[in-house]
Amino acid sequence: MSPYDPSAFPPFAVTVDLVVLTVREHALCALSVRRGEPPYQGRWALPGGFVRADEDLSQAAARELAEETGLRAQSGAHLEQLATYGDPQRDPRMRVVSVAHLVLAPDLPAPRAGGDARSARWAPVGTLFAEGGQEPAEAAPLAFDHARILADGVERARSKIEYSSLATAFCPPEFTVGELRRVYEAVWGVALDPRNFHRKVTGTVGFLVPTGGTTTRQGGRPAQLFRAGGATLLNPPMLRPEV
Amino acid sequence: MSPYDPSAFPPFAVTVDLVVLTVREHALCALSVRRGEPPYQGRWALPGGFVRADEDLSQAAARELAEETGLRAQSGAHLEQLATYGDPQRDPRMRVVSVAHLVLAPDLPAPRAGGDARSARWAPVGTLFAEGGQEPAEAAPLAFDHARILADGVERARSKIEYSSLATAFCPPEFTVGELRRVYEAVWGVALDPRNFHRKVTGTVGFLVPTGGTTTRQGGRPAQLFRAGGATLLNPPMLRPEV
DNA sequence: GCAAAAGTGTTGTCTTTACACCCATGG
DNA sequence: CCATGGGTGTAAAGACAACACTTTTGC
Repeated sequence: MSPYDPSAFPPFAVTVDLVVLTVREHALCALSVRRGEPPYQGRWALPGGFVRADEDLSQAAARELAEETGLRAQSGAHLEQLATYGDPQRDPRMRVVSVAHLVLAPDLPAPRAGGDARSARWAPVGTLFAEGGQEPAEAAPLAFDHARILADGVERARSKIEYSSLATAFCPPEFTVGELRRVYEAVWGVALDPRNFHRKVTGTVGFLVPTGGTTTRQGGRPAQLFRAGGATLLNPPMLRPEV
Repeated sequence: MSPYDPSAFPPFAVTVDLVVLTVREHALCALSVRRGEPPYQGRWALPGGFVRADEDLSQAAARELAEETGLRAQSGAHLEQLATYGDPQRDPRMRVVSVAHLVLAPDLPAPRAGGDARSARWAPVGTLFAEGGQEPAEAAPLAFDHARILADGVERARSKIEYSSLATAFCPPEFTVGELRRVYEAVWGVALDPRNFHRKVTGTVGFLVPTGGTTTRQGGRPAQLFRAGGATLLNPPMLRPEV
């Protein structure tokens, strides 16, 4: 490391940005907030904010998550660091390095941003990547480099549910095998065989723990309820069908 | 995002740290440099340095890599972002956020640090985690939180060679199947069956391309030479034996 | 010839897939 | 009764592990 000479190195602002994903109505959705001030005023962006002087990065991410959604890292949601973005031109105001975090959460009541529900929404990830749109700013590209960050977060989620039990983070505390399967189908954008899926997830030790209860909230024959087991790594992994 | 108010947020120093891994003499080794000034003066640390005003993070990592080792990101080496470390107490001088990068490189001539070979060395990763040692500072823990960063980098390398073709980044431009197998054995710390390994890597399309040449540099029957193929993801993945 | 490393063949076992079939509920 | 989703059985195809065996070099 070079000698310490603060004057030789300009200060950076450090922020956290959040890719908050959930599954609603059989679609993978991301949380976006409307920007209230320039630059990119009125455009949609990922939630985020500055890291405070006494905070670790993960603390800052958890704080921003609570502020923007009311979601606590408890309640089954999963928070992990995603990647860091530091292009010198990524923010026109000054040099900002953003440490992006990924949150996987169960479907929530309507999000709020500072209490203002109109300035926060869940949007299917496909629409957030779409270029043009009817209403101005509704389908405009995300602010800053947030489309890239979102794409990286979605890709991380897609690959991580293959070999870890994180898909359960998208589910409520108790869920059925069918509900878990619909999570995989929404995140991967594929159809899975319900019979083989059932055998596989119930046969992987530590993935699912039966609670004893059943539900018919999906219709049809009553389904067993499960909660997430202790295992974090799936062996063998869930296999994403060929493209 | 909160309103822009620089005075409310203290400046951060942003650095890049490098986990540079290679395989030498059948062991996974990491590059470490001796610190010339406090804090942790005389202790071993990961190479790294401050990000400059006009640099992207990956540019800063490539520059530091070239300065510390003479290695260019060409020449088959692989560079990727690893993770970012921002504990408020990680550097006693000031608030430093470090964006760690992972480099996988073929075995090199002796590294240099500013031309001084005594202050840079390859060390088997096991010895860098060892707590005590004969010579003071030789086996002392790494400076700052670098032991943690190194552990994360090693774990990333171990898992990534399972499902990607990155193990070839540890090899010279032309290599034999046996040499590639010894990379896997060193990184994973296991013994692999040479017969099954050969069948598997040569049967995975896009992983290896025969160059037509052969070599006997490992002794025994001449072995075909290969170079890395275009595939980056291995399907099916290489399987790490059970522990 | 002998040691060493490269490479091929074979066999039993496990995993995955595709799909036939039955089960239990709501309406 | 029927539609809907839940769940089990089974057989063909494929992947993997273990290991016998042959090939081609250096010494």
